[in-house]
Amino acid sequence: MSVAIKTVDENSHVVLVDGSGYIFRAYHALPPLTRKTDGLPIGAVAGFSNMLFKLLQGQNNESRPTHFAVIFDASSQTFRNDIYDLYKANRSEPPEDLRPQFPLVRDATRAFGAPAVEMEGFEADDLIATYAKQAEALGARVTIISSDKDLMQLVSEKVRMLDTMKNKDIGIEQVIEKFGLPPESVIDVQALAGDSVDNIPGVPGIGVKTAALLLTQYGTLENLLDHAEEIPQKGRREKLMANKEMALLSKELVTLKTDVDVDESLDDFVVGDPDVDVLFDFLELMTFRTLTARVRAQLGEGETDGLRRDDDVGRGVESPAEARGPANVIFNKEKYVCVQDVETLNHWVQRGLEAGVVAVDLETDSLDSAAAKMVGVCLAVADNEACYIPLGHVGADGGGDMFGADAPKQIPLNEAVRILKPLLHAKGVLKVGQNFKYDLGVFQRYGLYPAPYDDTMLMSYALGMGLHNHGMDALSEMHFGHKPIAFKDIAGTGKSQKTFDQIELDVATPYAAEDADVTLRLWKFLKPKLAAEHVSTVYETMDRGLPAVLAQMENHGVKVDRAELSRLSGMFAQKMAELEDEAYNLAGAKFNMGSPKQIGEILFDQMGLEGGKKTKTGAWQTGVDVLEKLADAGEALPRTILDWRGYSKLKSTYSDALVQQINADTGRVHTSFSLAATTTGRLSSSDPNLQNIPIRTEEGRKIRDAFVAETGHVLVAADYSQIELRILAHVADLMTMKQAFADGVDIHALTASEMFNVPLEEMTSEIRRNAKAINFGIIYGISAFGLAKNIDISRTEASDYIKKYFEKFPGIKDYMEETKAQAREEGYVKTIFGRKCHIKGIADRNQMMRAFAERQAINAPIQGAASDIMRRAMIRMPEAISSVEGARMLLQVHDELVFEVPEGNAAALIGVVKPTMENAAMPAVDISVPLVVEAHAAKNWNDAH
DNA sequence: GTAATCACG
DNA sequence: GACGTACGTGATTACG
Repeated sequence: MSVAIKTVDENSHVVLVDGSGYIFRAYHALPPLTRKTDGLPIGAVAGFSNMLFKLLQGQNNESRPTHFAVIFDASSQTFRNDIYDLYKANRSEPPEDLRPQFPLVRDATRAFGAPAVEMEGFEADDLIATYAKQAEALGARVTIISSDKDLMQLVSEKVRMLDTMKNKDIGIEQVIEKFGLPPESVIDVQALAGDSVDNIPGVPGIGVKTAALLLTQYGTLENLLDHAEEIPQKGRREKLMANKEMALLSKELVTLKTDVDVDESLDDFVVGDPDVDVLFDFLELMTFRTLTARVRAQLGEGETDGLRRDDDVGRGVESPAEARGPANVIFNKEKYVCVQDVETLNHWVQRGLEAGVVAVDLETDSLDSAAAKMVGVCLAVADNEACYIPLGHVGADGGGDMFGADAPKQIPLNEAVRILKPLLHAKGVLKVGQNFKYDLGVFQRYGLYPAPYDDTMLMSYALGMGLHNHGMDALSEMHFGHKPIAFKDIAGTGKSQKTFDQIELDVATPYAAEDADVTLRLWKFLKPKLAAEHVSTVYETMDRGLPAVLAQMENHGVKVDRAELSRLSGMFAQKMAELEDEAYNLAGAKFNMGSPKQIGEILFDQMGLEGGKKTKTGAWQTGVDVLEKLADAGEALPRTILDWRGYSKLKSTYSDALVQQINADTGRVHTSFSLAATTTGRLSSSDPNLQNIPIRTEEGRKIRDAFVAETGHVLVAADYSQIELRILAHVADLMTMKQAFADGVDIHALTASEMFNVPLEEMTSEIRRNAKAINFGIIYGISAFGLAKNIDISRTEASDYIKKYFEKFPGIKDYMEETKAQAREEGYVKTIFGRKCHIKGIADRNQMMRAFAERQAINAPIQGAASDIMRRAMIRMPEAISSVEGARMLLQVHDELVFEVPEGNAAALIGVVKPTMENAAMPAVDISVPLVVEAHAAKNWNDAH
């Protein structure tokens, strides 16, 4: 240990820790750890001790301190309360599990051999200010460990602040960033702007921005107040003149005392060696294993082996499903075979039939399943035993021969299909694919319907939803440590990227065969895990059957009215042009209406509108809620921009884009559904996304008019009514709500009636609307802030509503707490059908991350169960509608299915679709609330609602 | 490539 | 005494 420096001088580094401030932040930022011996809450103490240790070691990019002290608040009553009795009056009591940690933190400080300093009648900030000034006067360097903005007035060339939790260094520059002025003006800014946290009044209506502006012009607060009557802006002038006293009082409150008659001198803070016995006793008492190990390692005593790292705290639970695969995975690509003659192909088909399990992978010329042509087929029957059967490769273009070099020798496609068919259709041979929906879609168009099949992507999904994605490359690397050849490595990238039919066979074979090889190995690895993790039923009943169903839907596609969409595009373009002219007039300048950046600059910088907020990147926020507020306040431009955006969205995302997505061969639009993309079990749709076609506005619904049925046909839309709320009522056992669903009453009105004591007959739409928002909020894992923002009420009101809801619907609170507890203990939550949704970050050190994870945990079983029901319905649907001539399922939109059927058969279709959907949960789960499906038929999607 | 915005359930 | 917040998606556009 270092030789002690006796007195403070210009070589000293004085570190002053804002102990009280730190405790609160550590408490909120760290997981609620408890002492192993008796369950005493010690999260804040743990965080604090870790920080002390790091600081004394000279980490956080700081040199080791020569002088060190931790400063605490002695009591809540200080001289400031004498000046202003409301000072910090709005401060709430510290949480219950924090209170016992206050004395422990002082113990920790002493255990590390550091002075714990406090003084009756003064805040920690005043003591810090006093010591900092003393040290600065002696030429020493000072670091204040705090993020409290009240301390920023102390920052100087010599004095810096350090926020250890964010590792953020605060110097003069950062102070200017925050207050708009250097440290010496901070107290004046605070005096004007006030502070809701400390309940400093300030001057009402003046915030940090305005305060900085005024002080730039007038220098000091006193000068500003003296010249208040000269201020040109009426509002500011009057506010300042009326609140002079308040401003001066506020200044007094925010000014830190730098001349406290302190008991201990700076020299008492010299860093020395801690008493090892005391320190270890304390660490043991607290059961800090990791920190003990670290301290021991630092002091050179004993081993650290076998002890957990500190970073283990807060890491998600590792699922056994994600354990590494066999360590000795060897890929021998030399053994892959390129099959170019019938005899060899027959041989491989024979091997497949004998093996009983064969991995199948299809190579095509496009990622778009609905447009792709078959280029080759791969089979794998055992590790390293895989072949590639090229079927559609064209001549190599390497020779530059414009007539095309001769295509390589290949089995004619028809011939190959004929030979492969018995294998692909063999009931006794399991076909294994990765993302098999894609392959099935292409196969279907060649008259091939492989069955039975397994899909390794879906197996992985059932095992690890929410933990990672389920693409083959990721799975291979994760489980085998093997990185398959990447497509771009053989095909290049960008404009010059080749399609697979242009790849030479000696390059194509190892790439293609490897995919089948990997797929088969993944199957062997994942299959036993399904049972071990108790998700076999989930996979078998809700995942496995879907690829074939979705492949058919995608292949069939949906008809859109090209002429109608083009007409809409024209109309939208015209509206946009008109709004642009209007906007340029209002703004007095031309600008890019599509640029949020420019909009922000025009509205807030040039026009100087109030109410602007910055995003975390420092740009002005220009989202709907911001612009809507401005528009409500009577501004014309924001409304114009919003209208323009509406048309722009409709045109670029829908009317323009959909026309381009029409398949040239079928004349229809073919989306692609993802089965393993979401964390809850929902599907997603892309290229194009047909799950977000407008419906909420009249203009938007015009897009839906363009989704039409084939001549002589109609579209049938069937959707589950309130499915998520019904599931909530079931899982949380909400008696009132269950009864309401059983009786078929309006559920939002019922909620409103319960909460606001309004009889159903006297219900207004306003009250019902609020209740509806609360119902949704509950499903989303409600927060007072979120609810407040959504229905534009105060946070306090929102909290009251939530409290009321919990009272009126007992069961909700229990459901939430149980769900969160399961997420914490297992790392996942389960739907009533047994699907596991893994929740990342549920034990994160950061309280925001944790809160987010908790909301996810609450929502996932509800959204997930609704998805489960829909999946079950979809799997049964082909069989169910087979009795209705010409009926096709086209689309799924989470709680809605869309069908196309000959006009005369619409009623018959509805007759089978409705019960299939309504009974989809059976027999697995008998939901204690009826599921209700509404179905309508019409010529277009809009009218089918 | 990321961030902002906005369409849906 | 701090800091952002409802859950789940995908497409488009601007901008570095």
